[in-house]
Amino acid sequence: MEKKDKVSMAAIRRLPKYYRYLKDLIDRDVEKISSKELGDIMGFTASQIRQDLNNFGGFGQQGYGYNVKELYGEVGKILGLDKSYEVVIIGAGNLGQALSNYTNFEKTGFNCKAMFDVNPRLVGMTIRDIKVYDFDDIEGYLETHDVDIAFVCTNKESAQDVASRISNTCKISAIWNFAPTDIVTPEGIVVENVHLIDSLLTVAYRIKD
Amino acid sequence: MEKKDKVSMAAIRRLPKYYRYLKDLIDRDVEKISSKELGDIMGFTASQIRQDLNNFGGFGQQGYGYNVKELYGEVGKILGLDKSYEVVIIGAGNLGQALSNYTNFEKTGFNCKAMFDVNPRLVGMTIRDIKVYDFDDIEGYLETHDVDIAFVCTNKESAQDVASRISNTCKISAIWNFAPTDIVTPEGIVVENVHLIDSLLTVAYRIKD
DNA sequence: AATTACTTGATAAATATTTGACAAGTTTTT
DNA sequence: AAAAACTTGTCAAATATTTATCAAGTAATT
Repeated sequence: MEKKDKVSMAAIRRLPKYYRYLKDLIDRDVEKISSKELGDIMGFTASQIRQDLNNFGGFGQQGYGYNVKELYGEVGKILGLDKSYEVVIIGAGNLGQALSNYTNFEKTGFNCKAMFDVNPRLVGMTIRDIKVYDFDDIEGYLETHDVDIAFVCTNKESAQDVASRISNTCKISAIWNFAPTDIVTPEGIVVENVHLIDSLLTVAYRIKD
Repeated sequence: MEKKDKVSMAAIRRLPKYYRYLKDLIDRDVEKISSKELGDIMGFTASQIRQDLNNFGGFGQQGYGYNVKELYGEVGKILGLDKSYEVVIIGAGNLGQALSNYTNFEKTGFNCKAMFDVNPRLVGMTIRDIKVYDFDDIEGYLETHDVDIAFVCTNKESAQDVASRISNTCKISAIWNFAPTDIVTPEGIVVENVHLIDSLLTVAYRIKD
């Protein structure tokens, strides 16, 4: 799957949306769909749908369209969902707990096995079957467990330190960061900074008629 | 501020990032900054910085650069942060509670005054000074309180129903939706669908070296 | 079996976005 | 006071992204 170089980031960011809508179609027992129909549902042009999908292969058939189940599987594979991912959550506050409970993630193959926090009142607790460990034990944990992704749910001040510490073990592939700062990681470790406030601020902007 | 029509969505979505970085500069007592310096910090080209800001006005000065405090204020005004917003949260589960506690939102002028849920075990509780009301009382509440934005933190199944009900009162300006489905609202009501899973799936994609 | 209606994948055209270049103005240095 | 060093805002060029078009293939209809 080394087409990545050519595929635009814009197209890649649309893939999860395809995945969601295709799942809905499966749940509604829709067997096949044309780019026109899918575009109408998703708010894209038929042309864009075809262009996007053809970045990764010719999944459709002339005169027929796309087989929903098959396309769903293909998009899943493209996204890397043909394997599952081991996850730890750093920061067991409200957001960390919320993410740990999000069944959607687990259904998609992201399994949270442990949480970490510096707060002694949280350490030792078990939240929905997930243990909260002392953050100081993080290196040991990462050495003995295969963890793919760390969800960072700390405050702004700790986030980069946390990221640096877990990056140093190099047992981790990616950091999904919710702290309101842009984390940087060494080359080779994927980082996705989620800024909820940014999203909210665009709402404020758009409210002004 | 009727330039909106011309300004690209891409540029608008960058505004909150400017706002964050400018705040950091203020906190570090940086008085002025050039587009070159700001670009280096933010990972943009100097040209883009100037182009972005000039969508809204000429805030800089030749030979000097931009005054950080002034620019921060201007970007804030552009985003609509010269006023504050009243918020209610629909769905008092983990995510709803997490959002209600997010001090960052409050500092930026988004004040949560009430939460709503259908779960009788949650209704009547007070979480961090915020009362949880029965969702059936939502219309009455909206009639008697000026609410600008509803954070929807329900499950996928209820989200559109919730959105429709609160859209009907028409007392609300926007919906910020965290349920894993794309909510649609009547013309005039802003909706921002946040799909955390989409963000996570792009991480999975990028992990595959 | 032939015709008509669909629909893809590919290519070209049209848009949109980003980057580069530079005149003009400001600040600092000599 | 003049020269040198910066830096903006604007416009043009270069890229990137999206949309339209169409030949070619498939399915349904007559």
